[in-house]
Formats: sequence, C-alpha cells, structure tokens
Amino acid sequence: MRIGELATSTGISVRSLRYYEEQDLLASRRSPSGQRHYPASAVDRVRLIQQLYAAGLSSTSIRELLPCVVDGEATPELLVRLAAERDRIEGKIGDLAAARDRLDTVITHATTNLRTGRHCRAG
Amino acid sequence: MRIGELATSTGISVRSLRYYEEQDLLASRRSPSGQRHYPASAVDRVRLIQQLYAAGLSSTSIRELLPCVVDGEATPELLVRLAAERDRIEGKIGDLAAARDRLDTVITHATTNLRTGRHCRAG
DNA sequence: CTAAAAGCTCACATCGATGTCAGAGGCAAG
DNA sequence: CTTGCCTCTGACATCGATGTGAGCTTTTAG
Repeated sequence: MRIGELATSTGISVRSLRYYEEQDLLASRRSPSGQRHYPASAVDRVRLIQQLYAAGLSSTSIRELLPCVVDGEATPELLVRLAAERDRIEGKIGDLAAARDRLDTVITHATTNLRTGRHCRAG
Repeated sequence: MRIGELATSTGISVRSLRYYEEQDLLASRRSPSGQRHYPASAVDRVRLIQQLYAAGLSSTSIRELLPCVVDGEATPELLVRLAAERDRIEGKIGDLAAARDRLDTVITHATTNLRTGRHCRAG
C-alpha cells in the first residue's frame, strides 16, 4: 500500500510516517518513481511505534529496542535498556495514579459541597 | 524564605519557580528591593504544581484547576474540567500499562532465550 | 569595606514530534 | 490531453517547560 492508505488505516499523519522512516523506525520499498510502498504488516508496526511513543520512549530508544520487541530476543545490554524503560514507565504510572487520586479526592469533595449548596466563592 | 531556598527544598530550579510565578501558579511577596519571599507553605504548593505537570497538565490547566485542588471546592464547569483531566490521566495510565506489559513480555521471552543459550543474532 | 553569593530582568536557545507550505512529479479517470 | 488527487523533497514553524548568559543590584560573610 502507499503512504496515504497507511496513514488513514493507522490514523497517523503522512508527515509522521515519513519522519518514522527518517528515524529508521519504519522501512519502505520504493517504486521506480520514488513512491513509498508498504506491506500490510506495516500497519501493526506503526501501531507498535505509536504505542512506544505514547509510553514516552524517544525515537532513539525505539530504534534500538524495536527489533527486540519484534523478535522477542535481545542481547544482555538491550535487556538492561528494556528493563530500564519498563521501570521508567512503571514509575510514571505511579505518578499518574497519584495525580488521578488527588483529582478524585477533589472531585468527590467538590461534588459533595455542591450537593450541600456550597460552591467556590461561597464560605 | 527566598527563592534559592525554595528551589533547593523542592528540587525545582530557580528558573522554573520564576516561570511558575509568571504563569500565575505561585505567588510571592516582594521585599522592598524586589526579592521574592515565600511562606513555608510554598514548598507543598510547588510539589503540587510539579505533580500536576508530571501528570501532563499544561500551565493553563493548572492555573484554572489549582485553586479548586487547594480549596476542595469547584463550580460545575470546573468540575467538568477536573473530570476531563482525570479521565485523560486514566487513559494515559492504560496506555502506559499496555506498553509496560508489552515490554514485560519481551523481557521474559528474551531472558528465557538467553538462558537457553540463544541470542539476538542466533537462529 | 570588600568580595562572594544570591537575586533581578530580559532575552535568546533547546529539544522533538508534528504541522505546514512551496514547487515539482506521478498516476488514474474523463 | 487535462484535471485532480497523491506523493516527493526540503525547509521553516510550533509549542512549552526549562537552560543559559549578560548586566546589574542586594545581601551576606569575612
């Protein structure tokens, strides 16, 4: 498939797909005229890339780790990097959960206040 | 306390504290010579700001929501914004958990492969 | 008093993924 | 052939929190 179709079927912009290629995250065959062509498997690959981006990995990290994530095999050094990213993500989950809990408390409290007739500017 | 002390006791740079003030997130009294002075409670406030930043809120969102988070009271509109942020955070937690699980799977798999003598470049 | 340390403002730099625009070429349908 | 849509490269713009440096004033320690 060509880049436009990959874009629509993944929800990722054409610009980003070209950027992924530039970052060596996503390969493409080129037609004689220079247009990019992708196998059907590219859809999953793009989704995986997006998942890792969403998890806060940089292009560099994804480039290094993606082969292992796809293959399920890694050198000891890469295993260390994988574990480090995993721990970073775990830590971030904890931070987010704490913030969520804080907001939940506020929401509960504020809702109760509203129900009992008080609001922000009232005493 | 002055800005340097607040910086060291929160681990936030002086630059960032001034930025928080510029963003109306953190107030200060000024001495006659113009130096910022903070009450002891500023430490907690800065930590709260950081927590919200870490949860992905923008300065604008924090500015709007911070009073409510501190007071525990909110107008119905703010309650909607609070809930929206909460849901966004919740979604992000889900994304991160999925990525973490993916990495965990890879780590487990790769570790097993290593133990049984295989590695990245072997068949 | 003096020198170091800390504070002030202003302004410009950074990073990274993505948006956007320009100009040119490719390709299918009329 | 032409029209319209897709694609190409290359370059510049963006956003937001923070870094950094200059030049100057205030505070503190000796």
